[in-house]
Amino acid sequence: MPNAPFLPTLRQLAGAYQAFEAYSSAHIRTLGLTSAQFDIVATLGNTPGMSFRELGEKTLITKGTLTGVVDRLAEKQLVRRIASPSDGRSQIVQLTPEGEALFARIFPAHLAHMQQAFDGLAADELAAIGDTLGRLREAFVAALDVKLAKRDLAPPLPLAGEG
Amino acid sequence: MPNAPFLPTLRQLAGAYQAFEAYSSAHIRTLGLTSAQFDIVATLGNTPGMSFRELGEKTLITKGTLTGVVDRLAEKQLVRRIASPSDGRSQIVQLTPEGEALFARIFPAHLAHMQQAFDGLAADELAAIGDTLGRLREAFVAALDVKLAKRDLAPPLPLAGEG
DNA sequence: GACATATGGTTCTAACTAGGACTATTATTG
DNA sequence: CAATAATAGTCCTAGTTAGAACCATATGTC
Repeated sequence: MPNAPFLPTLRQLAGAYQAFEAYSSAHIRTLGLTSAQFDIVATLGNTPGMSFRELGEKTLITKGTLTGVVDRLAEKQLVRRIASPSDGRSQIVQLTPEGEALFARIFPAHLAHMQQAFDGLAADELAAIGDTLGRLREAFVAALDVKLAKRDLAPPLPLAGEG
Repeated sequence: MPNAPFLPTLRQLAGAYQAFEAYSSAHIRTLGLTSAQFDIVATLGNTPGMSFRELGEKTLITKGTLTGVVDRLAEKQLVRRIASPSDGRSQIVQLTPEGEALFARIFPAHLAHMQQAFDGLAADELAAIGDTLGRLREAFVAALDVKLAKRDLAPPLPLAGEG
C-alpha cells in the first residue's frame, strides 16, 4: 500500500542500529562505562590525544555533547585536557595512565564480545554490508547537502571537498 | 592492523544511521516535532490507536521513554490516553482530531522529503540493503540471546519463537 | 479463592543528544 | 594594523534514552 518503498529499508536500518547498540552497550555497561564514554576511550587509545573537533568527527558526537562526556571521563581520571601548543582556542584530550590501563584491559574484551555477533557472517558478506551502508550514508549526506545549499543559496564549497 | 574486520562495518552502520537521523530530523524539526514525537504520530496515523506496549514495539522506544514522549504529545493535544476496555492495566494511545490533521499534513511531506534521499538508489539496491540490514540485525539479536541465556542459565524459551 | 508470578505503565535517576547562544582565539581582508 | 569573519569549546535548554524500582492489574497454580 505505501508508495514509499524505502520505508522498510529505513526500519531495517533503525532496527539493525538498535540491535547493535543493545548488544554492545549491555557489555560496555558491565565494564563501568557508557557507550559514549567507551567510544571516547577507544578512540583515544594508542594515540597521543586529539582535539575536541577531531574527537567529535571520529566518534560522531557533536561538540555540545562531547564537553559533557569528556567532563565525566575527566572526573573518573581517565582522560585529561591539555592546551594545544599551536592553537590557543583548542584543547587536546588524552588518556591518563589510568585511562590507558583501562583501554588496554577493556578494548580487547569488547572486541571479543563484538566478534561473537559476527561469527555467523562471512568475510565477504561483511564487506558487502559495509559497502551497502556506505552508499546509504552517502545518499543521506548528499541529500542533506542539497537542502543546505538551497537554503543558504550558496553551496558548501562544492569545489573543495573536505576529506 | 586491527584483527577485527567488522569494525569498519560497524562504523558504516553508525555513520549511515547518523546520516539518516540528521537528514530526517532536520526536516521534522521544521514541522514542530522531535523525531520521537513524529515517530509516534506516524505510527498512530490511520489506526484506532494502540497500547503503550504495541507502540513501543513498533517504534523501538522503550516504555520508560514512551511515557514521557506521549506526555509531551498529550500536552500539545495531539494524542490522548484512553483506558483499555479489555485490560485494566493498559492504556490505549490514539491521535486526537488535531493529531490526525497534523498527521495528514506532515506525513506525506516527510515521505516526500525522505524520497529525495533515495532518488539515487535503484529499487533492487534498496531491497538488497534492507536484506543486508536484516541479517545484520539478526546477528546481534541472536548474539544477545545467547548472552542472556548464558547469564540466566535458562534460555528464553528457545522452543517457542515469538514472532 | 489465596498465592505466586507475570505484565502494563509510571516514576526516578543518570546520562546522552542536538542546537543555539556565547566567549576567546585565530585567520582574513582591506 | 584595524575590522571582519571563521573556528574551538563551553554553557544552556529541551528532549530523548535505558534501566531499575514500583504499583496496579491479570494470569496461573493449588
